[in-house]
Amino acid sequence: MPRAMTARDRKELQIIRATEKLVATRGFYGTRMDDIARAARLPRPNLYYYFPSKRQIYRRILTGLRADWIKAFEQISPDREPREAISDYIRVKIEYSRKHPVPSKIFAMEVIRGSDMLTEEENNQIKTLTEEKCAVIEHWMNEGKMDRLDPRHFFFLLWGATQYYADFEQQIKSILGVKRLTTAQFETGVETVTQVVLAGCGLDG
Amino acid sequence: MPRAMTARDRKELQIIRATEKLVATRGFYGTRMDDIARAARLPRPNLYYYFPSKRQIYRRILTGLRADWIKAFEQISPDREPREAISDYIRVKIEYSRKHPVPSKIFAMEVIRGSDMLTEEENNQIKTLTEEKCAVIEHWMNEGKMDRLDPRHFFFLLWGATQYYADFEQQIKSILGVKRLTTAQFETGVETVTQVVLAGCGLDG
DNA sequence: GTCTATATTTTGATAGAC
DNA sequence: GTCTATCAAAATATAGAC
Repeated sequence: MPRAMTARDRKELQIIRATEKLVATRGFYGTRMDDIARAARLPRPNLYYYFPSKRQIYRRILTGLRADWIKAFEQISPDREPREAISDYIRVKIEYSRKHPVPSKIFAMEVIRGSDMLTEEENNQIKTLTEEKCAVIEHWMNEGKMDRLDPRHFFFLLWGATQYYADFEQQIKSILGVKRLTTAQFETGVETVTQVVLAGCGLDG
Repeated sequence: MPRAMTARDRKELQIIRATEKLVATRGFYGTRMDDIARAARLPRPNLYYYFPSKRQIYRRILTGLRADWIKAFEQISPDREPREAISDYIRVKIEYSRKHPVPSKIFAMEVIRGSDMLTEEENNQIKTLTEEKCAVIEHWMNEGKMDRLDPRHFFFLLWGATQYYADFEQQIKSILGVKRLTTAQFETGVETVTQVVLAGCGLDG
């Protein structure tokens, strides 16, 4: 039950937002406390009143992300039809890429670098949850509802294809020749990924 | 025509290799010249004899990568059958992820951050080449050889799915519960992606 | 070509007045 | 809660002897 936002909460959020944008483009080590202070319109020492260190600001960003990643996974539920569940999962994931490209990029860089800022426990939770969802995919395959394939690698494909729209946004914009991605372009992304994936595991028609 | 490797070339390569590994895990700003010197087993000031700055070392790494990315694209050739061409492209891309995870990660982080270390020209070349290959896909679709879909977004899906094996290697290892990915695991990746993509655009059977 | 010593700048963090 | 002044450590890069 979240209580009302105190003044402190607002200031912390202000710092978090400023840090996110900087870290997404310059990386953790490339972001200076001075840059954060300027972006958050606060004097540098003030940051230390709200956070004990730069690392702690960064940690707060990372923990926020996992919640959304886990939330999207709810779509893969055993009581649903695979066609609808997987379509919705693709849509939710690309939708998240559209709405929250910045945290997505930070999380991606963190994984690429080797997740040394995430605890063993946090990494394990992702593993456990994935195993649970792999069992759902296997359940659907056993019922003959979809083609047989390796569920873990199937998820790697889904994650790679959907997160691409946030993480490699720059590449997409460059190739589509635009400064900003429109809703229509995200929609084409959703449609293309959905079409290929559904037909790809025998869920079309 | 590359001439024989001089002593200087060898030293420069030694520095490049050391820098690659460090940058892949700590990022450009997180890598210190001192770290590079130690990893390359050279005194720090010696680095400056071979390279004018840290940035220049990094630039050299980036330019090397593009060559391989472009090379893989040769698979998508209009005189081939789409089934073979796309299968081979997937295989070559994942194979590259297996053999060169380090440069792949560096390139990925660079794109995520917004490619500010790559020149306008370098980014444009990728765009032009992609347009050329999109025309090949369209050619196959017009001949009724494969299902209709947006070729650009189709490539985004392929890139996301194949590069995942290099860039998000850590995530894959964590979920598969292994310290190192085996050849067999990469093979399962190739098979899963190939199966889904081929069936996904009407190229199976 | 190599490396010791060091200049210069920047950075994360703190002390302590208001 | 806020912010001026500042410390101590670390970093890039260079000078110049060998």
